[in-house]
Formats: sequence, C-alpha cells, structure tokens
Amino acid sequence: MSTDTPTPARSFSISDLAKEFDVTTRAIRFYEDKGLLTPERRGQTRIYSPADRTKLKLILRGKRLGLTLDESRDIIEMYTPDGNNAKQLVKLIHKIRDRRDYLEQQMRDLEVMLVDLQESEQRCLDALQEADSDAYSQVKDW
Amino acid sequence: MSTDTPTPARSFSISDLAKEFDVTTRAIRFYEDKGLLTPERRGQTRIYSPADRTKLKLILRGKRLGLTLDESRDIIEMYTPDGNNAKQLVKLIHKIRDRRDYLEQQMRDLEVMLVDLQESEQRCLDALQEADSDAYSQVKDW
DNA sequence: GCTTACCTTTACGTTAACGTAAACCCTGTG
DNA sequence: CACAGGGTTTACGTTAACGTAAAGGTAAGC
Repeated sequence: MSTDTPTPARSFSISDLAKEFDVTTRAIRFYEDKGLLTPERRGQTRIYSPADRTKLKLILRGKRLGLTLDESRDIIEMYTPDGNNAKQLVKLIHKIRDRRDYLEQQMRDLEVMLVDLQESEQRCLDALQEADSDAYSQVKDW
Repeated sequence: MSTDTPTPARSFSISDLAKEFDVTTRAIRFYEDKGLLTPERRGQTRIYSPADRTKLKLILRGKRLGLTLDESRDIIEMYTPDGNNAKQLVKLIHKIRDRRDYLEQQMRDLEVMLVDLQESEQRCLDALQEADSDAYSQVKDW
C-alpha cells in the first residue's frame, strides 16, 4: 500500500532506530514518555518519521554533552518554534544564548583538559624511558 | 612548628572551598567518601592543601564535562602516577588516550551544536522581524 | 556559662534515566 | 495451529550524586 515511496521520506520501526543508534527500545519509549518524541501509530505500533529520527539524534548528542533530557527537549523545541508568539520567541532566544554560553565554557574546559591529559601522557612516557629515578615520580605538590 | 611558611602553601577549611567553588560542604565530604579527596585532619576537622584544592577544581571541571566521579578519579590519578610500576603506566596511557578520543568526539558534538543553535537563534530573529507569515513557522520536515 | 558559628558523623530521602520482568497482543510461516 | 519474532503496557528495581535532617563536638566572644 504505502511501500511504494521511492522518496527519502521513509519511516522506521522502534527497533530500526534502536539498532541504528545502539540504544534500547526501552530508552526510546522513555523519551516519548518524557515528551521528547511523538511518533505516529499504526494501531498500537509506533511509526517513526525522518524528523523523529533527527530528534533522536539530537537527544543522543545532548546526552554525550551531558545534557539532561529536559534540556535536550528545550533544544529540540528551539528547532521548531511552534509559534507566532513573539514573547515566546524572545524567551527562546535567551535560552539559546544561555545554553551557548554554557557550551562555550564546556568547550574551554575541554581544551584545558585535553592539554592536561596530553601532558600527563607525556609524563608517563618520560617516566617509562628513565624507569629508574624514583625521585621523578614524587608528588612534589603539583 | 610548620606554621611559619610564608610561601603560597596555604591551607583551606571545607567552607573556604565550598564558597570559592560554590558547592556544598556535603558535596565535598561526599567526594572524600568516594576517595577523590583525602585532606589532613586537625582533630576531627578537615584541612585542605593547595593540592586538594586543585583536585577539587579537576572534579568540578570533570562534572561540567559530564564525567562521573569515578571517571574524574581516574583522571586525577593520571596526574600522580604513584608508581614506578611500568605496567601500570602503560595502562594509564591507554586510559588517557581513550579518554582523549571520547573528549574529541564531545568537542565535535559541541561544535555542531553551537552552529545549530546559532542557526536556530537566527531563525527566531528572522521570525521576529516578519512576524506575520505563518507559513514561515511551519515544520516542513527539517 | 551561654550563645553563635563553625565543624563532625550517621542515615534516610530524592531525582534522573533508564533496566528488567511480567503479561499481553499481532502476524506471518512451516 | 502452534509458535517464533516482533510489538505493547504496567510497574517495580537500580545507580549516581548528592539533599536534608538529626544529633552532637569545639572554639570564640560577650
């Protein structure tokens, strides 16, 4: 019936998405409970659109960045300003800017941590080379 | 005895650190329970060294990056290779590299998200300007 | 000596993000 | 038709990272 769509507008089952993004179906349903996803239904069964798939991708990226699901939902809502309501939009813009400030702080944290790890790796390597001087591995109040 | 140190080697109370980093004393004690901090004691009271302060800073940075306390402890341990043990060092280097790979993925996630947010902010601003065309705010399967 | 302001331990409560199990419904296939 | 392989809801369990009392010790200042 509807399987003759050659266009990229396909649809996915819950386990399709679960496999593709390596999450459990339980998690996907949980995101729905929390209002992050609202797939259509064929009877009982959930049917996911490409847009749903994109939202799931955003959720997972948010997770990798340490966002809560509530925060990810905020971000997802920023993509689809459901409104004409100007005040809503102004609030959204402030939320976006706050979020961006936070993420930029995170970025700076990351850069520092990467450098630090690089250095400690180098220290480890050095220590491996001259594996005799115990004084080298003293703590000496870094 | 040892109080005649004019050097920057000061010491801090638990509430000193709590105020400076805007965390609760409960949290700081919790980090100690989890083995991330081991301050000295004057009787019952905890006394924190500059090194302890640095460790706390690392813990909080880890938190901002979405690390668990266990992961932060791993990272802190990377700074103080307590050992001469070569096998330990090799394991540490691998852990560091894994962590760095993960952080670099996080970095890429961050860059993408920053661009996305920038774009959605722009969309909001545009929508504010021409606050009439309802068609503009359609969902249209992004 | 009493209050105030810190510090301590012990322990139960809470929230987020699912895991896990039970019990069930469809649907195609040998 | 049995059953294997999907899907569903409902609901209790779990872990991390603290919050929040409760109950008390200690030192400073009036």
